[in-house]
Amino acid sequence: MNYNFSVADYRPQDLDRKWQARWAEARVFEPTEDPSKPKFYCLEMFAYPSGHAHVGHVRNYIIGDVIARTKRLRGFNVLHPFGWDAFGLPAENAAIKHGIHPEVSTFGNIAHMKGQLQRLGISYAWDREFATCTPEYYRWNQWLFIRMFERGLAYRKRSTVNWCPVDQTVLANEQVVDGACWRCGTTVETRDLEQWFLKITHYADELLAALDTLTRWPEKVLTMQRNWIGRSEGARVRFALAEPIGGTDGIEVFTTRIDTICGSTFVLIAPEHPLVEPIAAAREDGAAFRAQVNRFRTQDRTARISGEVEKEGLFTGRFAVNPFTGEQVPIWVANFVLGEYGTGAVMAVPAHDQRDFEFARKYSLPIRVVVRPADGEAANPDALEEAYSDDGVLVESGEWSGLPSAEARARMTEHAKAKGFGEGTVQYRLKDWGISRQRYWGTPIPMVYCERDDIQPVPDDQLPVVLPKVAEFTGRGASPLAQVREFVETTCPKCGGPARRETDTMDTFVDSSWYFDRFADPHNDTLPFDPAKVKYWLPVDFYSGGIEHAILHLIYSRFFTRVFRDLGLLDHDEPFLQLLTQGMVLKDGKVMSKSKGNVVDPDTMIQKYGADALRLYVMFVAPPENEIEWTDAGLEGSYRFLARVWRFVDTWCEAVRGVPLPTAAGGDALELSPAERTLRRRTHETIRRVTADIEERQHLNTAVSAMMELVNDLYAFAPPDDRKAGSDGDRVERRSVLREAIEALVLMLSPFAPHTAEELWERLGHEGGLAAAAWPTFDPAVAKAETVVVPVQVNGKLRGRITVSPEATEAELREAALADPAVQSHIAGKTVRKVIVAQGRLVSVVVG
RNA sequence: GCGAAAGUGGCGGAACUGGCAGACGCGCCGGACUUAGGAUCCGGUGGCCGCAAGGCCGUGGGGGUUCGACUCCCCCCUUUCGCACCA
Repeated sequence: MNYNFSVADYRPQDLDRKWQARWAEARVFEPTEDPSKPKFYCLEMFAYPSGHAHVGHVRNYIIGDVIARTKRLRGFNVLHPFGWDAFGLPAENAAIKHGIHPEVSTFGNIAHMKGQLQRLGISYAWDREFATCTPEYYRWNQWLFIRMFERGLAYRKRSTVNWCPVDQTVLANEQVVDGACWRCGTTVETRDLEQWFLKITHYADELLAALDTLTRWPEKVLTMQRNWIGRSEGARVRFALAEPIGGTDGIEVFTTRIDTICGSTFVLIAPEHPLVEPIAAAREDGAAFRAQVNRFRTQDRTARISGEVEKEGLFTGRFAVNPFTGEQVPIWVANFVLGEYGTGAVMAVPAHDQRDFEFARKYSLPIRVVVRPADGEAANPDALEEAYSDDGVLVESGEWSGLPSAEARARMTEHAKAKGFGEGTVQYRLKDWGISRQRYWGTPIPMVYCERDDIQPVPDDQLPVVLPKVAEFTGRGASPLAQVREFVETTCPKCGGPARRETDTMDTFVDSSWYFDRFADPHNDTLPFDPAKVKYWLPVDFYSGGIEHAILHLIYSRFFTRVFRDLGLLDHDEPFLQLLTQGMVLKDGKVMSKSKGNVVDPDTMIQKYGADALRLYVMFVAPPENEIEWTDAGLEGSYRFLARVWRFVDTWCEAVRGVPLPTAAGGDALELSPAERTLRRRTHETIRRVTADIEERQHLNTAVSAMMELVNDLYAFAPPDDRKAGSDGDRVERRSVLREAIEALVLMLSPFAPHTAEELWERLGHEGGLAAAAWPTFDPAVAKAETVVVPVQVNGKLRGRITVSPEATEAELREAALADPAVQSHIAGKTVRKVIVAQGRLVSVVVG
């Protein structure tokens, strides 16, 4: 593309280089704690160093940078750091495939991506940069893990876990999406393994309740977290066994509908239920029974993905006693009962639960109606087409009959408690977080197994447990660390005898659950962070990142914040005050990805148009939350706008340099022409709009629009061609209002287009760069219009406009409106029934 | 099925607590400047009727509240996202 300008060339690439070098040299983005200034912590989710950042990734960093740069000019002490979420599977998989050690590829990728961000001019405090894969960082994962272990918040148990056969590792529940691995999409299998868990459920109630305090989070994310935690109030009820099974004499069930218990005609247990094995053992056909139950266990995860699984069950031959009716009810194993939720057993009430209803119909089990609609008759069980699962009034329930459901629940729960066979309880869907991973490229779990002393944590003074170099990555067999003899073989910290190290590593989400605290004090080698520094900087004021972290990262971080709080290291509850989830950048209607070949590389765009045009385009095209479709034409439009600003300011900067501002002392002595007053008004209106759009709503697109409008006004006010042709621009009033407008524009543009703005600011005669500048001040008195145009409606249709003073009274507006010729022609010969005046906004005349 | 968000020109999107629908930009059309320009500057650009002035229609569909509805209420349709046998 060949651009040539009449006045001066806009060469953004030169500006990028010049100003990036100056910023780095002057270290202008490196804050220190300063109690005299309000602080602002602006953070974008740190990056996994995958190799190359495309414009989709980069969009988020630009959003954060606009906020950070604005806040600096607004007088805040801004912390805007960046780092690398550097452990993880892709690097290890690359090692298996290409033989490059994860450490080598990771640091190579970091170097490249850091360069990309620097070329975009993102104002990061690079002094605070760190990568989570360094012992200086991950030793604090280990330290924290041991603190949690000491408090019972980290524990080991054998459990059925999600296993990804491709990644060869365990996945947390949060990492299973539609029954498949969140990373590679492979269908997840189950395995029974000894695993380390973090007790996030300890904070379930608090994590749920505190969502109400997160008023600056998107509703969507709050809803997702609420559903994920999944609190339900109900009761545990014990059904005695008709005859004991292997020393057990009862089954506990969880129900939210104890009011329907008299209609419970059978009990269902999960295939994983502990009673399954003793029942099988006592059966003559035990092997066949086990085989069938096993089929249930393996079937569900895979089959559920596609939709409904046929409900299936197997009668155990055993019976339990319904504690409310005293009746014996059969016990079945059912494929749809979840072992890991509640007690793994449910009381089935076919008349009032759709699943139980289908099951009862299939196996011809009795159906008993015990709730009728509040205003209707009890249904005939034989005629039922589906379960009636709403609340109603109890029937056929002995002494409870006639009670409304809600009251029945309370009183029947009390009864169960009084009789000792049940109690009210709260159940969560949230489960403890399994963090063991059978992989290499992660934080070693700092535990030692001793034959004599069982499980022992590594003493603090022996931390970090350093990840040993592994020479070969085969991708086969057990954890790679298990092959490293000198790592595995150790001594017991308690007895000194031979012991074995834990060879699993931690889920990488541990790394990202507290990195934002570490940024407050990134080089601390005696604690994860200095509590005083965290107290100054935290919580994060503005946090932005992808919606894909709505549950995983954002719930783990809220959990870890509470753990640190309870360790006395910090004193806030919530890590992120405001959350913005930015939309993705699409190309050709699809998410950018290397495999689809539709990646837009920021460096290519920067080479062509400069960093500022790219930044401005991505901010202007849509609000940050929206998805956007990448178009080169849109980028060119932003380039044109910057060139237009450049041309204008470059033309007039000499004429306005050093001219007293209209706001300066004595400035009110200036006698402004109407056009000059209008420009001032437009300038201040723009300041108001841009400031509010950025700070209050983060509508960065309309902030840019407002500036474009001001530039259009400026071209009309002082066409650059005038100056070229020798026109004066000499009148001091004219130059004064021009200077005010230009400087405000350059300052407001600087968060979006910092390189261009810095250069123009310098050409306007300012020293010390934008770091020494302040955001322009909005003056409501100046912004006030001298006259306003008020629309007039007749019977709801726009019929005329009147020009009046903004202070015009209701009576004046009414009079002017009725006198307007255009309005007159529509009300002539009719009776004016009503005139509504919205002061300064509109007059509405009703005739009939 | 449950939950959340959203439907506005050819396109991306504006419209604060109900008050001039379509700001701003892209694209397109025209003009100026030019040897020329895909550069730049200026103007036009929702649909229909009209030479024009002007009129009528118009924010997914249908109803309602109101002097006035993109905005509020009810019903429906569509799209996107999340959860999905949680007892």
